[in-house]
Amino acid sequence: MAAADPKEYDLNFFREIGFERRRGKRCPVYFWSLGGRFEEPPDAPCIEYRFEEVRSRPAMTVGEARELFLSFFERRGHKRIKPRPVVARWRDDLYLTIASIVVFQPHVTSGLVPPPANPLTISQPSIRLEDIDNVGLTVGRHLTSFEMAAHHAFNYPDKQVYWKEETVRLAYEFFTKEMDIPPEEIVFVESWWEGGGNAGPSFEVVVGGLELATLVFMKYRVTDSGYEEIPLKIVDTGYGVERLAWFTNKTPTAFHTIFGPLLGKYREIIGVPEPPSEILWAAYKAAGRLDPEDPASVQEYYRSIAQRTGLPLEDVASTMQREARLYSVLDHAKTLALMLGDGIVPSNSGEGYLARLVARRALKQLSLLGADSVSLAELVDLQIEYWGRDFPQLVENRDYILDAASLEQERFKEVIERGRKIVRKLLRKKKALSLEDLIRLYDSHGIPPEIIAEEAARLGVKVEVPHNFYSIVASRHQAPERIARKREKTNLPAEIAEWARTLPPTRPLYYENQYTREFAANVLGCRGEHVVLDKTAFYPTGGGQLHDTGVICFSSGCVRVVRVEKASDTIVHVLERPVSCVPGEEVRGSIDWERRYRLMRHHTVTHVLLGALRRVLGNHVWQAGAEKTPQKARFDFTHHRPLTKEQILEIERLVNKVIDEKRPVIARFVPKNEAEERYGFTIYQGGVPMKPVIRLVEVKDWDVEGCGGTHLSNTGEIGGFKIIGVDRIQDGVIRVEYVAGTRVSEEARRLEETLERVAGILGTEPSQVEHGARRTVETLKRYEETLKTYRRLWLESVRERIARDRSRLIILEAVEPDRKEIQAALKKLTGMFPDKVIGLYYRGDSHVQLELATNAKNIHLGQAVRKAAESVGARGGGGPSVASVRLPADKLQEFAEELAKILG
RNA sequence: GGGCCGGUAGCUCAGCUGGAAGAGCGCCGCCCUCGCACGGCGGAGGCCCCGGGUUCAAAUCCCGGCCGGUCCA
Repeated sequence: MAAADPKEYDLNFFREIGFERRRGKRCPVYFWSLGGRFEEPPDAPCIEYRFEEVRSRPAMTVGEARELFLSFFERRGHKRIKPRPVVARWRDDLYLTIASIVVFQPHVTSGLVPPPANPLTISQPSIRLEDIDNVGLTVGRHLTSFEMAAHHAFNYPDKQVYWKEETVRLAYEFFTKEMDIPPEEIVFVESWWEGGGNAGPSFEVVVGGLELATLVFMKYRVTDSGYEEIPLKIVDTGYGVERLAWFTNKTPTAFHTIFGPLLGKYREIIGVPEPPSEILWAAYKAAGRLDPEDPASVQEYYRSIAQRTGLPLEDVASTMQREARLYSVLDHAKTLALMLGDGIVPSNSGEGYLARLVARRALKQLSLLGADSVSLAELVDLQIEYWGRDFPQLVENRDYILDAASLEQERFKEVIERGRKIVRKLLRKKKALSLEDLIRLYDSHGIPPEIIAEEAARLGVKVEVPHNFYSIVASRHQAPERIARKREKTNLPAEIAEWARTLPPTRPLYYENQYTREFAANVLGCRGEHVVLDKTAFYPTGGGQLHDTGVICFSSGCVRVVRVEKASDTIVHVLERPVSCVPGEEVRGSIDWERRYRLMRHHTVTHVLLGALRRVLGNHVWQAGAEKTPQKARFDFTHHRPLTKEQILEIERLVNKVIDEKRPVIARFVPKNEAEERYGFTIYQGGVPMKPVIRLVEVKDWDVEGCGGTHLSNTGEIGGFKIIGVDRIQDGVIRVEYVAGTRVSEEARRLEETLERVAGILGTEPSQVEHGARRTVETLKRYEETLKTYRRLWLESVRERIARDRSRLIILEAVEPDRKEIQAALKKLTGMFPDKVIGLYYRGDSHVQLELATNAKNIHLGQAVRKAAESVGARGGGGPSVASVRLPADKLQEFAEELAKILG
């Protein structure tokens, strides 16, 4: 924490309500309370929870707490804003929405885009996975998903809304009037907040040991040289909705409050009976002091519960362990529902991995509770039912959520089965498993050490799992610096890009009329083969659409445009060769229309395709990558299962239907807030532009996306659509490749030609290929049979020659120059003539490759061959009964004599 | 995007310190049986993922690629 100026925290409002500042002795921090009545800041882990004895309004559900908060701030002049998804798709540095302020970062907080309202209030479902292993143990202090209710005010230099005094006053009024908490119980702890490159003073609002809110005053940017004040000062508050509800319910755990009747249902399904309430209340008391990362503290926690209840320590520990596991299952099932409901597809990378992590942690807990057979989908379904009204996306996407959850369970089951097998195998070879084994099994195979210990115990082997196992694993992965999601980069040499940026932005004629093919413009500057004009119809590479080509005619002549790139808002034409030009000179440009029109078709049809995918597969389909070329287009999207043939046909049919319906396609510029309000976040398929006004492309009543590409004005112009390939490119991501318009017939022609070539190879007509192929394969089979017969005959003749030959060493030429075949033949021959040493050779370019074998037990063939080979200047060797040697062509005879001599 | 593990018969896998491709299940035939299961005998089935390299010799070692799994960004 930075040493902040005490003045930062000294508010008139505190004096007005009679609050005084004090400093804790055990916990040396400053805090404000009525008349300075507390000695210590009543914050975990400094004191025990005692909020059950603090007065409050009657018990509320989570939903009621949310409504209480939002409507209070609405009455106080705040506009209520709809929450965003829990996947932070608008951020390139975060996967999940971890706080309400994330909703406004970075576009609003940087000052680029105005907030949707000011001041505003919001209850934002948020997900934090850092403490996932502590969930449950602390009876509710840690949750992976929670709602952060907030009131935000954005203070611009020319528009002040409110700052510290008003923020604290609002908080105080909310707690005293709406929550009905006695003023003497409320404590404001002075603190300092830093995150995402910003910082500022803050207050934590704590009542009865429970932190209910944090009030942050963002006013600094963190730089290398220290803190620098920023012009836009933001009130960033966070109230824990679940904690507000818990506070009023006076239940021993937050889970009893948050999940209400669900808790009982889960107990029944999983088989964990409700423990006597004195254990839970003892846990509640002790949990405030618990440091879940410290095993000594956890032991102390159990001891404390045992002491208070007078129950045996082992019983308490095992009861509370089971409780903790049950609570995590409740928590994880809800989080998983939210993640899937907002369209995350489980996978092995990105946010998909985080969903898998949550699912697997839940499944692990189920397994450790002896409830492997409980269906995760069923548990998730109960959450959907319970939270459906608060989060309608859960109900809307129920089919997908349940399917994805059960698929995750199946996959986990496979992993565990594989894991148990590996454990059994390891224990057959050695008596114990080392930490290294545990790490390897987890890191490479995904088998949690707790499950390994269980399987080992079944085989009578005790395995110790260190309490900090997961941090040991984490420390093995040296963390590389965070890699941001891909960003558009320019393909221009650095000095050209820099030069271009000094020129004024180019007026994009392709936005004024996407059908412009020819235009006149003035030269702003040239550098070698790079030309910048004041306006252009040439589309630069971007948004997954390739640039145009064409010609620019200068007074000195016409030059081909081979590439077009963007540097900020300036468009750079890359010419075939350097030109000299005069700034101000008028030029004429014309673009290669055939290429452009194909690009437009492929681009527009891509939007139609996305609409079809979301309708056929579900709302979890999101763009994961796209490329449009004149030849074809490809589109990568998130989806959890391979596509069936029926789905592919249905998608193709739908796209062609939309083409036939001749739907208008409209591109227009819309303020960002309005666009989001009207169309939601699905408009951000290719990332979020950092602009206050964005360009929307709408296929009427079918699809709306933010997009900078050039489009047809009507879907009818697409002409036709054909999928030419479907691939799974990674876990959770499917790639489709397709063509549109005139390319469809070209593609058909290509297939026809392939068919003709295949027919040619088979020596038949295209209409007869099937028959031809079948006949050829059958012939091949017959030939294989025949070949076998001849091999048998050859072997027979060799056998006869060997039988007639009285010498011990017999070397013959093989017909097939194939090591495998020769060895197979040798195996048969040595079986027939166990005493003989038999060699078969074939001729290479300038050598012979000789393979030898014997069944004679009294010689080591390999050693004999090596000696003989050395004496003729070649190398060879082998095992006791098998050997090989490569000889110069003229040395075969000499080698044979040498070997015969050695063998005796 | 990175680390780690893996790819061998239809399936599950062994073989991996280089030296003649294996097991179990499944499949086919025969025996046993009224019939089935079980059991017995026999058999078919392999580009050891692909491409290079090292070597007398590569499933095995090295390099590159493809595919899958997993942990972590």
